[in-house]
Amino acid sequence: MMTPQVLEEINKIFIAYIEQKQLRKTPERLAILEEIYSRTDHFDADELWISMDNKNYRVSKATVYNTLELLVECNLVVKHQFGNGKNLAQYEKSYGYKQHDHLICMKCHQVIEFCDPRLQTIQSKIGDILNFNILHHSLIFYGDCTKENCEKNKKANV
Amino acid sequence: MMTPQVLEEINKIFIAYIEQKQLRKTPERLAILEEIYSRTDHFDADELWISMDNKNYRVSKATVYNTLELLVECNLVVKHQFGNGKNLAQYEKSYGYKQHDHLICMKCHQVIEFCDPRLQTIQSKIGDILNFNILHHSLIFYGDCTKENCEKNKKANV
DNA sequence: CTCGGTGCAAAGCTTTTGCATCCGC
DNA sequence: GCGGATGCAAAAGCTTTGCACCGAG
Repeated sequence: MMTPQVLEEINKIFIAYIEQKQLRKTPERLAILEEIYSRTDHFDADELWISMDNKNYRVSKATVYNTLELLVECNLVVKHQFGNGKNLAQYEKSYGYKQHDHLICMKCHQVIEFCDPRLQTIQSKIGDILNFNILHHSLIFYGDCTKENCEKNKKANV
Repeated sequence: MMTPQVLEEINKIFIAYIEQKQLRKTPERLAILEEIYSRTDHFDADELWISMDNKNYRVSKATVYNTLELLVECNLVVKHQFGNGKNLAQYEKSYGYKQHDHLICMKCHQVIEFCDPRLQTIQSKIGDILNFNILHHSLIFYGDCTKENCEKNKKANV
């Protein structure tokens, strides 16, 4: 997934966005983008900050939040509000992924992705009926995964 | 909606839940439930607390949060994490309502409810395929309402 | 009478803000 | 060099927690 080509692509997109809004192309912003795309799965602002810190790349949390917001604006990152107990915003890289939604195990907090094209049908139908210009959506299914290691994961994750 | 019959019904459900869990039937808990069901639409913990305070019914916020959690557990209230800017938990009474989802205007923060039965199909299909016991879901469409008074609402709500 | 619940205020946690400094342009 | 961006720490805002007191069972 994280091929050099992808890195080049997302950098191009981000830089184009930065230039369009007449912002500055700072090393911190690019480093945060790269770090995000080197990760897999979901993360929160603090986890991202810690993993950069672990690599001895010091950025302030304010900059992390600031950059995440920019990346959400230009659709390179998606922000989620999973109701995982805490009110913690989770993020996810989005370039190159096909649109997908999430299924969350309420016991072990595992997050699984899925995609059902019929959701698009619902989305456009509802938009038409209610006269809304729907730009994006969030669909989350909550339940119990029936995996035997579910409780084990719980200890590791929470 | 808030007929005496409904009030009696929800009280019965809540009390049954309280007894089943061997908790105490305090006046605060019942008052909070009644206040919630006298409201329409969505609210957050603070708004609920303020409206009770305005009626000179003093409850501590800790009790409000505690009771909301109980009510969510026994399905009399649903908790939402709309990404309305802030990470603020919103609540909604749920007894007697048919299941519905939400459409949020990103400009004026208006919340509209809708229902599409096809979502149930998707839900059970995904549950089967991924071997999850799906208990509930959250679907939110984000967009722009095309209402002329949209910006006006924005000023009033934010 | 017992012990769970309440109230109050303080603490916790995520996110935002203010301000001096820094550096992209 | 100018003005936006960063870093740091303090502040803000929602939610949880600790503890003394109260009251439901």
